[in-house]
Amino acid sequence: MATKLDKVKQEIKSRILDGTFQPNQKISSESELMKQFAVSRHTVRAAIGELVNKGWLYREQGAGTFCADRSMDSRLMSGSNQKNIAIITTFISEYIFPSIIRGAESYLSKHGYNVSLFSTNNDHSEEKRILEKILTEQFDGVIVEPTKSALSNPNISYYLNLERQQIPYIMINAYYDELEPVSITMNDEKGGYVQTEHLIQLGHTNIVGFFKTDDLQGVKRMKGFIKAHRKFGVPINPNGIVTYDSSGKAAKPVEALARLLSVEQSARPTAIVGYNDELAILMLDVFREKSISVPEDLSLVGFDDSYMGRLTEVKLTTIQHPQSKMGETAAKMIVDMIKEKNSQQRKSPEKVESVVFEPNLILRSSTASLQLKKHVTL
Amino acid sequence: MATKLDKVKQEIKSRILDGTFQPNQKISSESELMKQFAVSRHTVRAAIGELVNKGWLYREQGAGTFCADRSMDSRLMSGSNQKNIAIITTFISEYIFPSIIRGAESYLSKHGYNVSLFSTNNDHSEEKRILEKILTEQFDGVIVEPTKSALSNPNISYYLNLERQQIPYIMINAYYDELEPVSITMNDEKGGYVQTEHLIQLGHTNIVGFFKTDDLQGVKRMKGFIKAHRKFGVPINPNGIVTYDSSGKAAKPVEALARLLSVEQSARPTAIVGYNDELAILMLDVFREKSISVPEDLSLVGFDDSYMGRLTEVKLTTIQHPQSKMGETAAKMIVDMIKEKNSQQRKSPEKVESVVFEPNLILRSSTASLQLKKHVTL
DNA sequence: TCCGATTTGTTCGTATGTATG
DNA sequence: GCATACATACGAACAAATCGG
Repeated sequence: MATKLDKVKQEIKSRILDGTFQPNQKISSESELMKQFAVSRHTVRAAIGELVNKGWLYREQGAGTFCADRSMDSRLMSGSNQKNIAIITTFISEYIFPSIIRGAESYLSKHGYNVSLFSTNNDHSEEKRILEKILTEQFDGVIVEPTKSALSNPNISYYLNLERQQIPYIMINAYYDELEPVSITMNDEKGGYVQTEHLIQLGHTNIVGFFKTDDLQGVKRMKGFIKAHRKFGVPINPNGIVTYDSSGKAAKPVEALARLLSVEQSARPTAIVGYNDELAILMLDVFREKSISVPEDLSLVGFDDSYMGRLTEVKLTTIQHPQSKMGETAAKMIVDMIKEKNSQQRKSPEKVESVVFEPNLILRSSTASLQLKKHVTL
Repeated sequence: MATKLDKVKQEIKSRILDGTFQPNQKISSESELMKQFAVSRHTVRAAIGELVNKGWLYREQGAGTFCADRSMDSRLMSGSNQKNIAIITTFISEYIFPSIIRGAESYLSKHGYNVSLFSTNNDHSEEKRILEKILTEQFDGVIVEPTKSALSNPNISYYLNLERQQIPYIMINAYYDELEPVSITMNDEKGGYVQTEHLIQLGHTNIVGFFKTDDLQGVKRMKGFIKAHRKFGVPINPNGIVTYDSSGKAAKPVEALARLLSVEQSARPTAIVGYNDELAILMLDVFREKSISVPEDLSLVGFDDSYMGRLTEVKLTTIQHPQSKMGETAAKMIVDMIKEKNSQQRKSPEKVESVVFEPNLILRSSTASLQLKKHVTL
């Protein structure tokens, strides 16, 4: 015999199927259904509960019970309820990446997601391999740090395919300009500006900037470097900007630096803007070799506030990078985007929007005013 | 907030996952569960109901509620040719862990595996949560660094359940002794011996060892510390061994050190064996504050060869840790174990066996002979 | 085969908390 | 602030199936 519960369930389902309850429309309240079917609230709730579980209805406390829109989510349902997020970064175990990843991992695992890690080693073909893998398997969202973001990217079509398959993704640190994706970045131009401004305000006029220009960060920081010079009316040296890319990461800037330092004392730069702390530390090694004191002989500003810059003998003045905060923000946003996608138009109050972190200068001991410097060397 | 219903549900699920409720075995009756959890029958029934819906249990009227056998269906139905490996470590973004993880990630992704990361933050309840997740979802293998490996572990049953479900796992850095698992470790006892031997050979006799004793590494390194003293006939100071655990990681050893240094010059230790580089660096800070020079006034040996010990002003003498090599080895082994399982008896030529890395002393500038010390202070 | 204890199945009632409009 | 609606939880009663004796 059919139980009351079954009857109530069946009847509600009928009303959904025959259109009495339209998608996203509020259905009768529990107390009304109690009257209509002459059953207890418990029975009504149990019936509704099962239909909610099966995806026919959804409830909102204080508002009511609503008919779900089952028009398209059938394929979404069919898949496993495993929640997987992929994180793609250029590197995973170096520099500031562990912190970024930790921030994301911590938030995601707290919210029931699995985190899968991939690193491109800053190589487009690796990026391609990983994107293919992600498209093949089932991921609910992707957090990606673009590989060589300043260069034209051969894998754009894979990202477009993510969109086509309705897999949300967000980019961190930089983004591929063509895609205009949701992103979480530093204000790198401002950062480069702040680095340079700090040195100019300390009296430096012969400043050399080193920038890695195969990613967007470097290009933007360079732009800020130039802007600060313009703003303060300080002319930029010929040879005042050194650019390099990932392949020449170690060698080229060091060589360029050696060249710059080999000229007569008066023509030497008195300050250096580094693309990031990693580069700045590389330079500290060169200075140590050449017995150049920082900051007495030369000021140096890094970028990213890496732990590395705090452990060296000369603590680096640098620009703060949110690191784990960035990871956490990215995690929060991708979860929001997944939720939003799954609730689809039911109510989409706030669209997830890109976040830009503003740079803060962290003053440590690698910079000093030019006056002080002259004082010391007298 | 966790509702009672959630708690009951979670606990029943735990009992399934840790093997308390075996497949097709009758679980406790509703009335029993009511007593155990001190909740109403309603709540128990609701909890069981949901687990039935999700396929964890099935009910038979008059007979009881039974644990479902999920061994076959989930794996076969989705056909998943996805290859997933879980890596569980205490931390993921700190110290030597990024390097270990990179080694594993690099190998696994090259061999077509997805890598999911989990960190326990050295907390048993987190470890439990993660193991339940891994048992619930489909992983082909697990690389795990045990949490508080020297303490009796409340989650042993989950590891046994991994074995029951034929999911290979290996332990790195340490292992739970009861399980006798395949593991990849340092020879920590030897390591502690080598640390101490080095100092004794430099002429030190008043050596203090600091060891974190809630994990196996610490206990074994301490054993090596003692053994070296015996071997060379050097008596161990009273107060010559300081133990601490993760909760008192920052405070306790620093306080103990301060006490040790507050006595008269002649009674002070001349050398310190540190549990790891992290601790050693903490101590360097103390020495800096107290204007104690390393190694002139005091020698210090670390362990693990962390990058941190290379960036400080005094480069640490330390014991090499394979780091990324360990990760790679772990990855290789788990892949082998999965292959072996899948080929099952077809030919099982070599069983995968535990690996122990032998310690090497890395000589840097934080240790010096006692003679030299006297020389300098004269 | 029947009995009685046990166990799950169905249903109703009630109370209190919390979110919404 | 108030009514409405859903969320959580406890208690009670009776029905139906199972199982050992």
